Amino acid sequence: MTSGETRALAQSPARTPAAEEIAQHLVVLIREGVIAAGAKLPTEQTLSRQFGVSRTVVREAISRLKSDGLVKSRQGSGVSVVPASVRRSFKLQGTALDRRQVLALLELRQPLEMASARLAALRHTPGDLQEILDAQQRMLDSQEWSEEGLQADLDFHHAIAKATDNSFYADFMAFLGGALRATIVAARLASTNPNVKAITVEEHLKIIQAIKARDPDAAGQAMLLHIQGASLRMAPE
Amino acid sequence: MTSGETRALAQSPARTPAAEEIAQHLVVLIREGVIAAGAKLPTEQTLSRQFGVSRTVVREAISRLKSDGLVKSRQGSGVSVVPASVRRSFKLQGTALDRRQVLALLELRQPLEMASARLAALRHTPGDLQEILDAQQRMLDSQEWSEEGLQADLDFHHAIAKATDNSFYADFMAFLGGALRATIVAARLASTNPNVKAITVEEHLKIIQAIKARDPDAAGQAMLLHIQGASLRMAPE
DNA sequence: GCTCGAAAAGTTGTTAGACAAGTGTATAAA
DNA sequence: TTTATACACTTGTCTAACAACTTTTCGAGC
Repeated sequence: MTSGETRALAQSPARTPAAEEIAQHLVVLIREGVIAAGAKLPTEQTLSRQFGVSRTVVREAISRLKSDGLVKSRQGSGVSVVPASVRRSFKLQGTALDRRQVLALLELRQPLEMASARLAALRHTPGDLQEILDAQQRMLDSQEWSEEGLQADLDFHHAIAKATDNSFYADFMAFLGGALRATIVAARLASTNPNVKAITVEEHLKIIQAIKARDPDAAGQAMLLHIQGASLRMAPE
Repeated sequence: MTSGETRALAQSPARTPAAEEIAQHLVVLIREGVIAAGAKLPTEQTLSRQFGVSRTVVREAISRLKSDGLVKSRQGSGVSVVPASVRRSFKLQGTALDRRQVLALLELRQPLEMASARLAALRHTPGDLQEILDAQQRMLDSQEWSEEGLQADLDFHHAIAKATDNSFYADFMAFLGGALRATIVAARLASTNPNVKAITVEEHLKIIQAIKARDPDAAGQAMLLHIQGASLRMAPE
């Protein structure tokens, strides 16, 4: 035939449904701290009056927040903001990761992180190295179990991915996003060793040294041990 | 006696709301491929009858999937599954990739495809193997660089990823497959080598044999050669 | 027969009201 | 004071309807 005459992607101005708009509005209120962690949201009826929409729409908006793990509802009680410290990772499949899934994700990360470390060892610039060292330092300065420590851990891996000079590695890390965070949190929670931070820092140090020495084999090996260590700490059995 | 207290950590067995249950069910259907990417979900009315709940509940469940970027709804049209390739990755969807970017993508694929082949060799079931063989056969039957051939090629790698028994590999392959497709389509027009299909088929065959023999090292090596070969063919310079 | 356009059917978006189920609080009885 | 009960409140779910939009169908006109 004479080509499918594909429809223009111009499209309508994407009039956003009310539920989505309200969900985003609520997300802002929560992130800005207007509604504190642990505090209760206004009742659905109040919100519906406040936003000038039906309760159904409000419920759909709240349903999204629940899906993202931002709030938790209890029948008869209300909807409360879940503290950031226990906030389930969002994105990537929408369902919470159980232990087996975390292990599966680590299995995916292993070859990726190894290749990432190898390429970083070969291609890193002084600036890249500095970024890696910064993350390591922030991890050293952080409290055990703290949010800052977790973030520093994530930044460490992200900095290495950026040092590959291949933006897709960094992008893919971002794609994993919250799921990656979940694996680290899970690994720490499941660990019987009280010194997780110290062990992690030490493993990171070996990776840094190998990268600094521009030794791809050593960097890959050090990263392998790091990832495997996380898996083992995760599945003590 | 014994103090009323009974703050009862026992609690109710966390009776999950219907919306959440249905949302998870739908997520499974989508991830398992029962509802293919791009395909439309049954109508809300159908789903409500199918699950035995009201349309309200179904809408709340779908609302969650939308929030996770798993599906997209258009008023009057329906709800469709958004392809994994464009899921939350605005980077890769719109812009056509130049040759250097394609090579960067292949560099990311290499370690993951190798690991994928290794795991597939270790864990594949007869059904998995059949799926891989099917893709290979479809590639054999296809015209040089036809749409069917391209699809069969992508399916081949996807089938191997599925055989890893780790859904993250399958998801990732779908993610990259979509990103590479457009560029391959464009690149094949400029291709001067008339035997690309034959070469590809042969490389695939070696991978199949290694997987069939449950030899992870050979499978990884064969995949490595395949990816490297693709890189060379892609950049004849 | 073919094209074009309008009606019709189908689907999601939104509203309203109602009842069920669970929670928290105030009140009354012991 | 303590305990038990009733009541108000909140989320969970259902039903019915209409609005907004899309796709299909079908007939008029050429």
